[in-house]
Amino acid sequence: MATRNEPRTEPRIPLSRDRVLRAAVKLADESGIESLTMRRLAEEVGAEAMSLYYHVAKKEDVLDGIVEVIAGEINEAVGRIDVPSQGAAWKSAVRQRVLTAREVLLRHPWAPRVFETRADVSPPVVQYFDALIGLMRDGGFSYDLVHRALHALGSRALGFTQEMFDPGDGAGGEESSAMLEAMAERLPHLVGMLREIAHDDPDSTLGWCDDQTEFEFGLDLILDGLDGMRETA
Amino acid sequence: MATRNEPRTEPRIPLSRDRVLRAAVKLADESGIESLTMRRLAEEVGAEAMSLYYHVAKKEDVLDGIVEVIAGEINEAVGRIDVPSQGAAWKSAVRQRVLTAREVLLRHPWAPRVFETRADVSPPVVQYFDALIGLMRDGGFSYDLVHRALHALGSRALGFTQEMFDPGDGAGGEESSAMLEAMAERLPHLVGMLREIAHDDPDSTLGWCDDQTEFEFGLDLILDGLDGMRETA
DNA sequence: ACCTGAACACCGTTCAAGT
DNA sequence: ACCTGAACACCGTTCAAGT
Repeated sequence: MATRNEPRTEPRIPLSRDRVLRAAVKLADESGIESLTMRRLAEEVGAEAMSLYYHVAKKEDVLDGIVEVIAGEINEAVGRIDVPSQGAAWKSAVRQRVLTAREVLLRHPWAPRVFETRADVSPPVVQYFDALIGLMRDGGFSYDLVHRALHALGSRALGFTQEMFDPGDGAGGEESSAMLEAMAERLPHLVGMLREIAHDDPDSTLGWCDDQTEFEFGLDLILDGLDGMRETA
Repeated sequence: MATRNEPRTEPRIPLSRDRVLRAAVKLADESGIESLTMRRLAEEVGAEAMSLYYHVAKKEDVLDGIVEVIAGEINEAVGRIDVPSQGAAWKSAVRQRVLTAREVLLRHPWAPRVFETRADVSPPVVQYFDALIGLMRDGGFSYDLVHRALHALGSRALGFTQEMFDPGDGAGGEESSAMLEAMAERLPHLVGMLREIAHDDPDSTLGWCDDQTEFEFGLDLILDGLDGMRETA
């Protein structure tokens, strides 16, 4: 039925909250979260900025919405996991879920930042945590310990950490080793550490952090600690 | 020398980067970080918005700057600590520093968010971490383990965590226990946990989280885990 | 050297009006 | 019911001009 030679934008599908949110995710994925403005979003969806307001209340609503979309994606991925969780198995069950959530978030690098700025937890996130609590209960955790565990995990439960150091930028290449020596007096311990790490992994030129390895280390540290506290009746 | 009855704003002190940054911190403390705009900041300091650009490059520069101011405040507080850190004492030494950093941050609730959005680590923050690394070395940590430890601690090393749940809002009072029952089917584990926690601490009406207690729990969990990994030669 | 007025490009959002 | 044009208040920032 489609006529063949019109301007061929796609003004076919009518706008909807869902379509707006999906476009917002796409825009953030492709151009970064800072380029997600109501005007650019409208453009992306083939409408005027003001049309968006018929489907979302305000920009904050869009941000709430894209968090829900991503959390939904996580729940879908995590829902495919079917492993035992009774007793000692709780740990690997939780670990696998967290790492799966992480995989999803790695596809949306802007998402953690947006997650953190939401005032209220959205339903799919709540859903995710409910399941996580269930696994810990299977492992013999008291509700009180589960509660503490969730705080201890923090955002790690959802598969991300906020790194304080991200030496990706200033630490690239030859100049940095010279810089290192210059800092050695004021920052002996830090320089000592960097020197050794650079030595251990020479071809990474101070791209010193394998995020995945570090993430798993921190996660296991916490999970192991918690494991020692549960009631192994 | 001051004449007595002029409009008495304070156009005395000339502008400076330092004065701009201090005003920015004051503004954020009093009105929240979202009200820190170049125009409001200029007003605060008794000048026009455009005058600021003589002392700072751009708004990002202001944000970098206020992070440095806060980190400086932390370093000052932490610098007054003088406790042993050799061997097993490393843990309490680190713990005390982290909790001291946290005290400072609690006076600037907007600061964690700004810390997290900085691309590069500022000198005072680097300084803070250098000292922390030193303490862990005193405890017998290899550089490699120190490195992992810093990742495991993440922002906790600076005294804050990003909470995923902040039930301060929606969870206030009578309505919430009704809401709880309504959710019981879809979210059995979460509701179970909340029920018990509300029961344990009835007068907090679901203000279920003593942030300080939870922070210390998570911190100790990590520190204890790390303690078991150091070389106790 | 330090500060400013006018102006620009770009936001989010309202509102009355179109179909 | 759904979309839009014009307009408003407010951003960050540039630039030429003032002292």
